[in-house]
Amino acid sequence: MVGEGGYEMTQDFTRDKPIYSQLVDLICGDILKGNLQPGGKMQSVREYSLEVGVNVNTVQRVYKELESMGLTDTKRGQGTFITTDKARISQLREDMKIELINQFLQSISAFGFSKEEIVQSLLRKDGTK
Amino acid sequence: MVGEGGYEMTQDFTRDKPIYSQLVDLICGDILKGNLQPGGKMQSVREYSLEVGVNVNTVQRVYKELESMGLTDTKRGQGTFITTDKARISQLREDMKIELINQFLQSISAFGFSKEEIVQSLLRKDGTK
DNA sequence: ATTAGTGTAATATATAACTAGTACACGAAT
DNA sequence: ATTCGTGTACTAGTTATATATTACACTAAT
Repeated sequence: MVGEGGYEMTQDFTRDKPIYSQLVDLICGDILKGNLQPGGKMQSVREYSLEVGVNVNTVQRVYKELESMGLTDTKRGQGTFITTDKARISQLREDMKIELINQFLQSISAFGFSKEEIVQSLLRKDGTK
Repeated sequence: MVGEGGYEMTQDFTRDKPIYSQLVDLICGDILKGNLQPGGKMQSVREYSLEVGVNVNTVQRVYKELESMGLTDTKRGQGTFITTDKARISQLREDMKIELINQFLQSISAFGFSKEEIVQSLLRKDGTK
């Protein structure tokens, strides 16, 4: 039985992508937006698992992935900390930007849209909702 | 043992999304780009499974999905045909466009980019490679 | 030394996606 | 009626994701 007396989903997850992957993105975003400061201490795996409503093992996988990306330093017995390497964070920002744009361009051409048409629609949308 | 004497992957698939879903997108793109004409006959599930190198069951799921989207008409014993409803195709195009743009805008804000910065980079990229 | 708070590891279970193989059902041509 | 090319259905098995639970290991504070 899954979910029998289990967690509540405090976070919204997409069903078409692994949760651990979505959490990695979420945290990357928080680092890039400055919500998580360099050198700052992250929540413990247990705390965070409660907050987002997933299993500890899943959070563990997220933290492991973040460390392998060079975004965090994990110190056993102390906790997990955001890297103080600001160059790494700048690089992450550029990498994300390039990846976002490339994937978008690929989708555009895959569905037969022109870049001009899309940019036009893109600019009409206001982000003020 | 999987793949032991099995298929060859003739198509490139992403690992972070179900294959059937990628195939649906691929075919939607071909419809929108006119590679698949309204009323035209699609490959049989067996033909197509060989061409893209996946199992017949997976193709069956793709075709079922396309039919539930109103993009194809399946006639048992005869085959699967692209819908002749051009309004449906126009609608698909608009839906895809809106979905693409919304998801992109969401990603942009999730990682802390401004729309202006992204559009600028977007326009610098030439699609001529 | 003990304790509390960390990260880490291991085993078992559940579910979805995909593959593999086989069999059945329908329609058209012969 | 038979055959061929269709779509469809079913059972079984593998892999990846996620959960559940328990146990272990390191660090700091007491």
